[in-house]
Amino acid sequence: MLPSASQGGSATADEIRLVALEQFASVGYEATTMREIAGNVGIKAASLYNHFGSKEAMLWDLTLTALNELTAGCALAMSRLPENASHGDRLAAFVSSHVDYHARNRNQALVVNSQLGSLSAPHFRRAVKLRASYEATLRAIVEAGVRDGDFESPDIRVTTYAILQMGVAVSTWFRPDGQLTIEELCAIYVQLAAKLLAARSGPRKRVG
Amino acid sequence: MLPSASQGGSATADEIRLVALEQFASVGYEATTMREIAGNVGIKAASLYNHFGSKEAMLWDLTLTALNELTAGCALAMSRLPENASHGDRLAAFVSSHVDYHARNRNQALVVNSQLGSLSAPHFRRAVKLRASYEATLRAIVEAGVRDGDFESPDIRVTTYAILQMGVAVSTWFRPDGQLTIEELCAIYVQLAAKLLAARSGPRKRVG
DNA sequence: CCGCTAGACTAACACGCGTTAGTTAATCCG
DNA sequence: CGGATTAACTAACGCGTGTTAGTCTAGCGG
Repeated sequence: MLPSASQGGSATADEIRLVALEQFASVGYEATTMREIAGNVGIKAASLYNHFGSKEAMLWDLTLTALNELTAGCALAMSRLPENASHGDRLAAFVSSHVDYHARNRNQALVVNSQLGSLSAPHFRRAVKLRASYEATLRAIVEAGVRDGDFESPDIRVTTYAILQMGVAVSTWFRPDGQLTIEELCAIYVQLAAKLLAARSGPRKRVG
Repeated sequence: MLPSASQGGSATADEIRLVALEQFASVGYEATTMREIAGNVGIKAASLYNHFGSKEAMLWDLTLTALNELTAGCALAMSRLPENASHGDRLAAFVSSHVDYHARNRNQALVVNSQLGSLSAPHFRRAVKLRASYEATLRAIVEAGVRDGDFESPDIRVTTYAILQMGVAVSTWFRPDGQLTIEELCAIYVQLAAKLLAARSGPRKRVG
């Protein structure tokens, strides 16, 4: 066995993950101390090293989990679409899963969106790659829709960023005990994305 | 004279501001050290205290400047509108100034949007208030447009956040040597915002 | 029932942090 | 030209950081 593996599956390890995620999301990775995390878990700082090799290993563990869950949710939503789904259907499925994730996993999302810079260089690169491939999924949907005339956009790349980013922002202001349910929220963003990409003539019917 | 005032107007102070802004924006406030800032300016860490009372005072100086410039740009754009400007015109003016600012002042924008939490509690509150009043400007425009039927939106608050946030994101990816000029960028976002708020029937003509 | 392991603990290390004190050289004003 | 001010410097302080070493104890498998 190596002197200190990177992660553990125990209940304590999960508790550490939970606490660390909360701290990293609320005050940032650099401003969080190992002693703080340990204190909120109910153990001493040195004991954290029974579960994670280093502070950075915690961040990497959380980051990877978050990105995996985000992309898995997206993949699931896409896989549920029928074969003959329209471009609008695909867009709606993506946006809905995107917003749903950012409303349900606010801390995860906040960490992925503003703490990546504290990762080691190799981990940072891997994280950026994962996020880029997720973003490419949406871009492909937008491109296909524009190509077929169902969507219209002044600039595909910018519009893709806009849709992604307005969903990401949900993690900064949404509160589960607020006025909107997650379902309502998703529906709103689906409408907004559809309007953003609306073609003057409305979506065509399928030709095939 | 008090032992150490909060800020200075010398050329060195401006150089410090420039360097600190760059560091805070790229690696974050907590991850930036006084010795790093001083090194990039070409002086020693202790000399920074001839110009700023503390590290936090630097962040506050930068934050206040950024928020003031943002709101000033917005106010200028609104003041240039003719008396009888339409809701669409007002929206376009706001969005254009918003995007213009976030493209031209990327580092300022990044600091305001992710380093506020490192301010002292009173400074944090003031910053949040300033940002909220800026955001209220857009919300008022959207509300008025919806009330008069020029705009349509599934949720005014959410749509306001969406427009703000897609502009804010410009500061994270825009590069001045990229494919788009700032003018093109503003035009794109004006179109996107207009589509987001488009009413089914198109904007009414003024009644008065 | 015994030995091994997992996981907690205490103690401490080396280092880097923001900041202060005191000094010195240049520059500005009367 | 001289006194005062500005702004740089060196040196250092106290503290908190991530991390390691070594120890102890509870619980589980053979």
